[in-house]
Amino acid sequence: MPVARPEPSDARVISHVDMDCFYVQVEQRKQPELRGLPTAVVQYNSWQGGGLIAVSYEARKYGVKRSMRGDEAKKVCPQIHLVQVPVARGKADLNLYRNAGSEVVSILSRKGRCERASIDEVYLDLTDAAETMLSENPPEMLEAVDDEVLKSHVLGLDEDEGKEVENVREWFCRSSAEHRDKLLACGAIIVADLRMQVFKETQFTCSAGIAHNKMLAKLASGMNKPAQQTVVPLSSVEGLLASLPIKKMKQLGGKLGNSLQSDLGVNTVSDLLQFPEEKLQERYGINTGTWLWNISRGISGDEVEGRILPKSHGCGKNFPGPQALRKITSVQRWLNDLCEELSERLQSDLVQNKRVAHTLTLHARAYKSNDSDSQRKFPSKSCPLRYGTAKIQEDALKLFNSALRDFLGSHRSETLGNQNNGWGVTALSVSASKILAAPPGTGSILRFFHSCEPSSSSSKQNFSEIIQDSAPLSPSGSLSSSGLNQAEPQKRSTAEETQINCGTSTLNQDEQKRESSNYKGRCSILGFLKGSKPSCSSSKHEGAEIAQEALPVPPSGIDYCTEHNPGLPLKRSPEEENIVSQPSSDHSQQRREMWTYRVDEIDPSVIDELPPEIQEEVRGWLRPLKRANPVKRGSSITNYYLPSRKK
DNA sequence: ACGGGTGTCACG
DNA sequence: TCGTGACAC
Repeated sequence: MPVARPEPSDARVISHVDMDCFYVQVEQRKQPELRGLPTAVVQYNSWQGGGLIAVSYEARKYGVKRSMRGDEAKKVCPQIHLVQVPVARGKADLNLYRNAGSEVVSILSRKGRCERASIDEVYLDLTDAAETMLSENPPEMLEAVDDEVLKSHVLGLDEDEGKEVENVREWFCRSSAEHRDKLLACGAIIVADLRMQVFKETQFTCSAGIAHNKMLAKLASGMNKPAQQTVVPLSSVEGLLASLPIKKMKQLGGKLGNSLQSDLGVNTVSDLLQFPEEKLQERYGINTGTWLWNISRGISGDEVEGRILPKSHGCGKNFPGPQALRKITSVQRWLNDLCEELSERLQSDLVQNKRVAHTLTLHARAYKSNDSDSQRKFPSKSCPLRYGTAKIQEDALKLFNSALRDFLGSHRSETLGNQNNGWGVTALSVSASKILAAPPGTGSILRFFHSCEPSSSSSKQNFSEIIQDSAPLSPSGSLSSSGLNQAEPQKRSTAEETQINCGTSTLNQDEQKRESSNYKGRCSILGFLKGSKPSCSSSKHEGAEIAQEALPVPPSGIDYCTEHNPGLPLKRSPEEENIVSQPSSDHSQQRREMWTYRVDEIDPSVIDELPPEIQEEVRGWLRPLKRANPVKRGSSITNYYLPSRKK
């Protein structure tokens, strides 16, 4: 549910930038022959031509709509070019578009705080840049304002035919304007420039809204597409909202909007305006009620979060109808593919952004054909995330099995494992969340691990299989994952890239909590690495685990992993593992704690045994941590916009 | 038992 | 905390 946030008293300049039919543009850049032609991007074209996920403006003229099937689109527009989303491991692979989105963000984030709202949308807080421009180089002093600026739409201006550009020019330059309007004018100049930079550097066009808050900016960005921008002066807000159907507003496109319509008879924002705040609160709760009351007045205090990297990564696939997965082995195969993709994405996040994810979650949809209760939701499950493809696969499968038991109930437990018992999985997904900045040194430590990890499976096999992969039986006793799909963890070396990219990422301007600032003197890197690297993990199946827990921890708290990494010390502790089969959440809570390590428990004497370049970094952890990661919030604008000389 | 795959947020 | 539901593109 939406929540009301107080609106800052000083006027802000907020922009929402929205790429025009983004996936299509990405494909057209790759295949320039398609430029200007009716084009759509489809995924999976075997069933009814696939589903459209983006439609070019040329194709829209023919009535082609998103969420048509490819076949339907061909019917209304026979010349349409349908481009397929790349497929990898049997599923749609969106990396091409994600990366293109990153290109755009790296440009748009140059002038102020930037929030990546989706793969193709960002919010910008340009308040500081606009204030600076206004004080140092106000538009009224500009002899020439760029064309792109003059093409702006300014809501509330008399849209007199022919005189529009002159009106806009006057609006931008008039010195009698209120401060708020001048700020918006500066914002619009900055945004026009950013959009031109995006076009020059990526060949992508976008549309934008410029207003005093996110809600209005978002509303405006969609008003004149493609490749145009719209400004919302305060004086136009009332008129803009008055006739607006509530379902057009963000957050009101779904059930809440429906309820407003059918329960309160509210169809436009002005209808909503009639309701006293208390009435709205009575019906929708205090938060949502106030939020509704506010947005009907154009009030929205949401801040632009300085975040250009995603908070989570997920991979999923649907298995509709007849494709439903009915055997645990096919679930496992798909899970392995999904986890492999997820692992790759985590690996690049680590390399490019130096971030680590801490939670793995499995979601699925399933039906039970026999049962009366066949509607029951398939529960999500999560556990600590251990790096390495094989680990993720193994954990995901355990999560799935655990969830499947819950889903099916405790009856008939001995048959649940293998063959179809009347259940079918219609969707599977794995995701990684709780992503934090990696502790310093992760890069070179990982490189060290890579350098001593055998690339051939032979030596690793005997080690990891014997030591760690005698899998526990699930409580039902029917499934063992041991020996199945033991893929090579860490297929590629990331060492060099890690080193090269450290600190150089252009996308790394996020406010990122560094772990050490959260964990305060704790260090989870050892746990992180231990979980990641089979060759250095201690035994973790339940039998051995119990045995190990009974062992006293060596005084130094350090264990040596001599097999492949002579001299590398790792602290041993009861292994975090199998929390999915832990009956009590208290128990898993305790175990989670085991995953982090107190820095002061590291025996300083072992540092000498580390490789030299790592020694230094580990010593760094042991020093009293001062402010580990000064948070940079809202970059200071050093270069405000200078209009390109153009007449 | 489908627009599909991803992502964010608020709630209990 | 985790798991769910809603919403959006």
